[in-house]
Amino acid sequence: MAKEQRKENLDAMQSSRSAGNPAARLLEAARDLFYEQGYTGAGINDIIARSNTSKKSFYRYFPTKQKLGEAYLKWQTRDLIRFLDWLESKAKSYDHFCDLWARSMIRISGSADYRGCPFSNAMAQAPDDFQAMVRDVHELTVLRLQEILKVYKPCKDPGDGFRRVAEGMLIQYLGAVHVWKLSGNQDSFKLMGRMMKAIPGTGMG
Amino acid sequence: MAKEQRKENLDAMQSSRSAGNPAARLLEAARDLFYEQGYTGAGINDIIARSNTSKKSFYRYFPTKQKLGEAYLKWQTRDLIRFLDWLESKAKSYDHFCDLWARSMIRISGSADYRGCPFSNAMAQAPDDFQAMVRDVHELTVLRLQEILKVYKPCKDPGDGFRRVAEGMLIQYLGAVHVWKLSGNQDSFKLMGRMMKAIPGTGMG
DNA sequence: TGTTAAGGAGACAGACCTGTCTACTTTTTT
DNA sequence: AAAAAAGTAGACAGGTCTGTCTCCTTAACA
Repeated sequence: MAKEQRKENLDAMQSSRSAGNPAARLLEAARDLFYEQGYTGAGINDIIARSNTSKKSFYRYFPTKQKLGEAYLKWQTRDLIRFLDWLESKAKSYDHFCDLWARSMIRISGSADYRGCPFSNAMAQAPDDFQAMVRDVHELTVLRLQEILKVYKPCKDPGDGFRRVAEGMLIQYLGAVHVWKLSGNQDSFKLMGRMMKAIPGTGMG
Repeated sequence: MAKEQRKENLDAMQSSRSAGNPAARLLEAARDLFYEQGYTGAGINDIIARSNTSKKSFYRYFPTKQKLGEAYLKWQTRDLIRFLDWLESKAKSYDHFCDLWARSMIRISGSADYRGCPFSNAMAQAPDDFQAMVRDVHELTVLRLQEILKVYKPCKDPGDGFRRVAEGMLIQYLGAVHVWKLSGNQDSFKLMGRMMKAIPGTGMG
């Protein structure tokens, strides 16, 4: 089988997540271990052991550990986009959107295996090359939030296409996750929701 | 010289920062390198090389790398307290306090060697044992901010001794630093200052 | 059914890191 | 001045990690 063919199969696995094949198992194990222990904390031997594969398979599908890390970030990005889509589909207003986000964070952070924002963690623990990817995800999220904000008429456009509001929301979100990590208390997310509603330019400021 | 005597000398060096002796030089090099490259990124060989000392001296004053890391965090904590004291001494009102904080962050983040909040970085990169120390610093900061907030009469006490406001301010701060890291743009600090003033319970909410 | 590719298990090299230990030089103290 | 402590320089052991390579088994396919 040619290399290109193998690559196509890998892409198919990634999107369908059918599991069973080594590449999908590796990616699944990597997602869990990278998120639990960080990029540097999870060794490829750990990932191989958890996925019940072998070094041979690992280096067949991923030329380096870093490539696996990039695949992990892409996976997380897909999850993030799904989450934003879901938020948009449910929210009836800007305030409702903030409440929904806060409540979601309370639910998510209640899970035993929640470790905070995977992109924040990657920024802190992963090699410099990842920072560009995380930057892209951040910009993508700002733009997506701006699109969503346009829908909510109660929120007057402050003139810059809601960019400042979107960035404010992400400041709130990232800070709240950080304080949650520090305090172990979900009140930071409740506070996040209330402060989001009060961002200057959303009808109150 | 007895071990206790040596220990006392080390403490004196740390507080006076007289430099010239190996312990002080080591701590200074560690502060720079830990902050620049993170706890795991900076090896003891790097620290020894930069401080022009030797392994012998290193392990005479610091039984392990971790102990040096703890000394580094203590140093940073002293700096943080000094910063809060300075803010309190200058601020004339809550709004002024927020403005001053935002302007300070813009100034600080303009420095070429600024790498973000040293405690956030330690949380992410350092061993678990450090997390308890960072948690303590966070709680200390919340309490200190509450004390400061009591001074500013324009800000009405919402009943919890301003704890919620203080936590909100730290959410803003940590989030703004994070977004600054992502965007490289100091606007996040300007936004931080404006959002801080709008925290519910500070006169607007 | 026989050939060929994929996969599993793991040894191994090379790099890096912490912490110990030796050899020699400088400073301090008596 | 002599002895003792402190300091520098660096080899070394023991551990970790990534990535390569070999040996063998299993599955796919002609």
